[in-house]
Amino acid sequence: MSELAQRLGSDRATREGDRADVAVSDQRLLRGARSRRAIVRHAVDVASLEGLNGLSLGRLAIDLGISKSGVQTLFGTKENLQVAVAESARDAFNDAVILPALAAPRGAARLRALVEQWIVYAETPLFPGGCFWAATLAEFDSRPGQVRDALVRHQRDWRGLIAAELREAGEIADVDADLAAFQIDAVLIAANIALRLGDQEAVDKVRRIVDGFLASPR
Amino acid sequence: MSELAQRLGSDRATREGDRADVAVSDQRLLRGARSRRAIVRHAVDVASLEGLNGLSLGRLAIDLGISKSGVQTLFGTKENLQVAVAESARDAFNDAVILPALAAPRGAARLRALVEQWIVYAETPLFPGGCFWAATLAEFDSRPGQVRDALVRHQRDWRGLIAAELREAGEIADVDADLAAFQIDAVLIAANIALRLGDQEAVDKVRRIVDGFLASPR
DNA sequence: AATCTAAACGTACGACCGGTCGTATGGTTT
DNA sequence: AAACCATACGACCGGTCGTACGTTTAGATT
Repeated sequence: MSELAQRLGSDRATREGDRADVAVSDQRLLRGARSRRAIVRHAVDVASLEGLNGLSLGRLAIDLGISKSGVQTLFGTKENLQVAVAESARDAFNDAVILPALAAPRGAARLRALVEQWIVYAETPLFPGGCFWAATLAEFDSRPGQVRDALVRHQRDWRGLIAAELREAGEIADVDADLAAFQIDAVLIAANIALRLGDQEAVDKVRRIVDGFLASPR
Repeated sequence: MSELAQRLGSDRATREGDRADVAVSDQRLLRGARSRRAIVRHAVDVASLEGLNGLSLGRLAIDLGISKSGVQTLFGTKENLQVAVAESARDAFNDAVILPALAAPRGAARLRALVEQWIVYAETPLFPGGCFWAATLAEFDSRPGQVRDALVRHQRDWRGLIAAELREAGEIADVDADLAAFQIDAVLIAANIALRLGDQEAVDKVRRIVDGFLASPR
């Protein structure tokens, strides 16, 4: 697996490949994949606002001008749809936040780039409801299942990436890097909520806190 | 207003007093207040697990062995119920976390006591779904209304309390105290989610991070 | 040409949603 | 005694939910 694939967490290609490898030339499967993608992309937006439980097959179908049973055909159950939504959000997050930051040299510079990209991601925002994970992880932390597993997997990868750059940034013990990554992630989630509530200072707070870690690692 | 009342945020007595002061001897109102309290107490537990939107009048009625329209009579709309639930959760939080910590001397000791009480609150937990605010604030951050206002009010009071004790603890600028309070609150929320996910180290992380603030305030 | 398969749709079902209405009960006020 | 009020109930409203089933269409396979 490439370094880039490792950084992006569970490999996207092999994940979608279960279907695509079998028949990349089957027009029916291609059409299905296209429809699935369209549905899931819209569902990510809705879920960032209403939560993954706030999704409903009927509303998605109406929004996209298709039939409710068509949506059901493509995903089977609501849980499958939720898992697909979580994976799509991960892909979008990776493309918008992580990939651009990989251009920066490893260590402090890349961590700063990650945070700056994250700020753009949360402030612009990529999803209308702000950070997808802030909205969904709290919703599913008491709800075991595939959906929660997918969300947790992404958070683990994200924190791991932060910790890796912290270690690269300076002489810092592994355990301290994990602690700092936990802390930075926590601040980002809190900043997202603050932004949703109209607190414009949240961005400044994030920068100052992250700078604190890079100036004097503890 | 007493110092204690100030610390507990919006005063409980004057809030409920709208009704109680008028006729504390009216058996009908007393009975209604009793019923309201029973419903809301149970609803807080449900909401900590399923969110404030996960509440339903029908399910609450079934759980408590009363009629659905009885619940409706007492609260009118679902939103009113949600607001009442948020206020009840605040009272329970104040009783379980803040009040006991007020026994400790102001400053570092009291902040440590607050955090220790918070750990008990999240670990035991007081609500079956863990920290009530972690579960609900993320749910309502994009949903303007009375419910969100009530949740935000509590968070503001809580952060203010942390900041006040930080200022008392040592020579720290006001702006830095606010920043540190933001950070500590963020870590507590993240720790609650980590606890829900089975990460037992979360408690240790909280202690080490808070100790960091008290050892060398930045 | 015949068979198979995936996508998409229409219909239908049982469950539950929040909310409204009329009514009965019992305490309060006049 | 009469009028009033808050609580509480049962029945019901229009809607939405997730899901199941059967059918049609179109591309792939044999």
